[in-house]
Amino acid sequence: MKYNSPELIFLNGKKLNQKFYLQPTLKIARELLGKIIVRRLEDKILAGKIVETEAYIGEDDPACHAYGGITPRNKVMYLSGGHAYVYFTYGMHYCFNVVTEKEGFPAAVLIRAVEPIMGIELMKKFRNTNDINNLTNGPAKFCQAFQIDKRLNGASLLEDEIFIIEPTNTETFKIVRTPRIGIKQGLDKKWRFFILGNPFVSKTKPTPKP
DNA sequence: CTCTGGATTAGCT
DNA sequence: GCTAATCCAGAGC
Repeated sequence: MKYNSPELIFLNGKKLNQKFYLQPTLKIARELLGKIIVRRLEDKILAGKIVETEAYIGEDDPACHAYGGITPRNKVMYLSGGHAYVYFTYGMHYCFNVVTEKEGFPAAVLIRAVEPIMGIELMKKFRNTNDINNLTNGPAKFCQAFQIDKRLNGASLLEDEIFIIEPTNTETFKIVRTPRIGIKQGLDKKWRFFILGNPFVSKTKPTPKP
């Protein structure tokens, strides 16, 4: 797809604005479900519907990277809502977050899974698989499929490299709320949201009981 | 400076 | 169920 293709102009016109990203983080985590995240590459467009998110809120949230205060790594979380926070973990994976709330308050929404919509063949190439059900059903898989790495850390979602748009058709779905995945602290907070029944939600083991 | 372990995944048992 | 893969932030010295 070319930069000025009708599809891209259409997509850009529906971009979420900063007002959306300045709302309370839990509201954004819930409302991002069903929205379309768009990644612009050299001459291609990748797009997917967000189906699973998690909220990480403030210096008092023990699972949040900003727990205990600002550092070189987490400083992007302190920017105003509408930036991208991308971090590297486990020696081989990236995870993508949407920074939320006003400048100075560290909070973000982790995109845990999306449903592929556009550029699926390219995603298969980046993920080195032909299994559509295994392309973007996890935070690091999504980053690999969408060519997201630390170069996008701090990028503005109001610009064109990566951004989120309103879906064209309004579908209804049921939202489920559970504790977050893969953390050892903060399990008391039910800050993970996903679309019930969507096949692209990440596969997770049952939540262990305390 | 060194050391530890993580908002994960794939592949094997 | 288990663990290797493998980078870097953060903590401790």
